Amino acid sequence: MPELPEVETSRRLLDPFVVGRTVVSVEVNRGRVLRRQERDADFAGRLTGRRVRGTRRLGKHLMIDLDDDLTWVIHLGMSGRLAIAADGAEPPPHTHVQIRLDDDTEIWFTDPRTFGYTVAYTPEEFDRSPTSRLGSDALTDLPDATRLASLLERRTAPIKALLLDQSLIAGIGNIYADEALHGAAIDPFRQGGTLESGELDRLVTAISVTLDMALASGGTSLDDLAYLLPDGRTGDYLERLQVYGREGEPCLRCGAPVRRSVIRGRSTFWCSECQS
DNA sequence: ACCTCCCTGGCC
DNA sequence: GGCCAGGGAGGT
Repeated sequence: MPELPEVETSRRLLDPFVVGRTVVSVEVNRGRVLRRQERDADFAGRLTGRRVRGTRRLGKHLMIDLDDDLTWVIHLGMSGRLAIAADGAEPPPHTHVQIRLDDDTEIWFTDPRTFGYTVAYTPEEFDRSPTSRLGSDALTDLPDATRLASLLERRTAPIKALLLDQSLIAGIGNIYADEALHGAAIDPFRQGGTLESGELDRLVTAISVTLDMALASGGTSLDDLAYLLPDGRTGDYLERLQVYGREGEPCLRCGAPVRRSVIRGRSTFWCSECQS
């Protein structure tokens, strides 16, 4: 599932293909992916003829800045993928949007489970969009231990659930939340507001190290290969995962079997021996 | 601050 | 043939 490292990897690969280029055509095969678009706003019309000024990312939201202060946002959801079309190739199943640029590059947005979406915002629309309500970016603006302490103050929810709250810190998803908590040796069920300063230090460091390493690996392509880089390569962080998806296997730090629990409806993999 | 729901491929 | 995963918006 595309989390921050996967979205950032996709952004970096796409950036040189799109910056400075002008959109010449937009084909939408499935309207559901435009459900965030306000009524009467013409997604294809807003993109067509507009030049790409640059790309940005906040949390898991990819933002493409267009002429006339329009912001084209792409969220990959659970199973979304961006791809640069190879010459003459047919798009894979569930390709919902096809964008052609003025040098004939074609970008595909593919998403079997359709939790992802794309939308073109005016500045006013952007200001009331979900993208504008995100917390600080986990990669480029990760809170230090002091700031994290104030974010978690008096919070009674499990720390795992709070790490997934995109309005606190943006970009951490289910895989990297588990990996960071394991790296910091913190029990995922601990109430957020009870973390002590040494634990907060370890957590901030673990989030940072986990995301940096995942990014350096090009993200995590799970066995289902739902996530691939835009050029078709796999992200290789799977082989470095410490706990995610390893229920019953030995903890790589202490040897105890990795456990699976459910927190807020999400699978949580952790070691009850060394995360306590 | 919590629960429900959206959607589909893959697995039992 | 039925169930499950899972990000996050929206409702209560």
